[in-house]
Amino acid sequence: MKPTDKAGMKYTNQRVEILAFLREHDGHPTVDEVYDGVRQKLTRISKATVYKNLKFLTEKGLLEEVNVKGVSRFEANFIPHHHLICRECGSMEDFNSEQLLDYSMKIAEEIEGFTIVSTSTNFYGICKKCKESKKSEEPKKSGESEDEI
Amino acid sequence: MKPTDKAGMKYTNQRVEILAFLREHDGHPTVDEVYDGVRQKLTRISKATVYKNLKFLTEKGLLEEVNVKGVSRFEANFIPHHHLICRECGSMEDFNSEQLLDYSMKIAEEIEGFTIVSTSTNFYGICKKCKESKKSEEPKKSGESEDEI
DNA sequence: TGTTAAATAATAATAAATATCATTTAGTAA
DNA sequence: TTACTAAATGATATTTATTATTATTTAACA
Repeated sequence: MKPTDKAGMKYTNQRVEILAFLREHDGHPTVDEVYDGVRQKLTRISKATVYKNLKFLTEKGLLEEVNVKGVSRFEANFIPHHHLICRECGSMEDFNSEQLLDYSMKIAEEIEGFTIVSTSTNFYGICKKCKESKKSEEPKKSGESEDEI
Repeated sequence: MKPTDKAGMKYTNQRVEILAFLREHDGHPTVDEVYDGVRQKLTRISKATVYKNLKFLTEKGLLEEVNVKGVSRFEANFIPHHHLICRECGSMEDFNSEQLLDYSMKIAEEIEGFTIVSTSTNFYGICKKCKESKKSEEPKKSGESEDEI
């Protein structure tokens, strides 16, 4: 964080705890999860404070906001990485591939007009947990054909 | 769309127009933009209908919901592609790279547990428009150093 | 063309996020 | 240290976004 940005910015317990919580929990917590987590330490924290700080810290570039299936999630991991996103349950986990980052940035260099500073690839599919719980469900009938509107 | 899914599904004007609007507008419209757009043709359509159909069509797999800077946007483009996302204004445009898709899917094959069906890379940066409007603002002071919390 | 389940419009109800404001606090400088 | 001040907090009100309800309409199909 640059000193100029720091001017007029206070490091309150609330702010520090929220940031610490995010740095200790890389499971992309939602607002409520951050609220519940931080409340363990700061029992009297207001949810409005959590909202305001998540927004503030995101604007300051200390957090990243991601959204899966309509819910906002936050992360403090700024080491460029990718995401494995389950289409079924909406869970999301980090995935690293230096190769893919390099490859993407190489492609980014050729894009005109838009100045790219970072990239992230989302891998969509079905996670282990959902795959296993699907096995126990009724198997689909065969003989279905594709048919667009 | 599979015939089995089609059972008990009606092709109302509202639904058809919403889908048509999304297919004609690849700028990732928000709920309100879809509402305003469709209202040109169906002046009496209710916003609740727009909400319900966007949700319904997304669940049926005919639309994709994406979220930038906290706002939901929808697209009907199912040809795998990537996105250029402006950190400044939150705008988002499509970007195609067959190479990158191939490369990503090759990497996906090596991921254990998670079964990947598609990938999409987000390129974050600053768009042409924002870059130009920044020029007119005061330039930053020099001599800044990095300094973490 | 009659029947019926599904969808709609209008609106009420909920939930999510932001704004307000009196009070407290971190940062700074005397 | 102490005093000052802008920034942040907590509590709550307000706004905005989304979903639920329900009487009515409509698409699908026998």
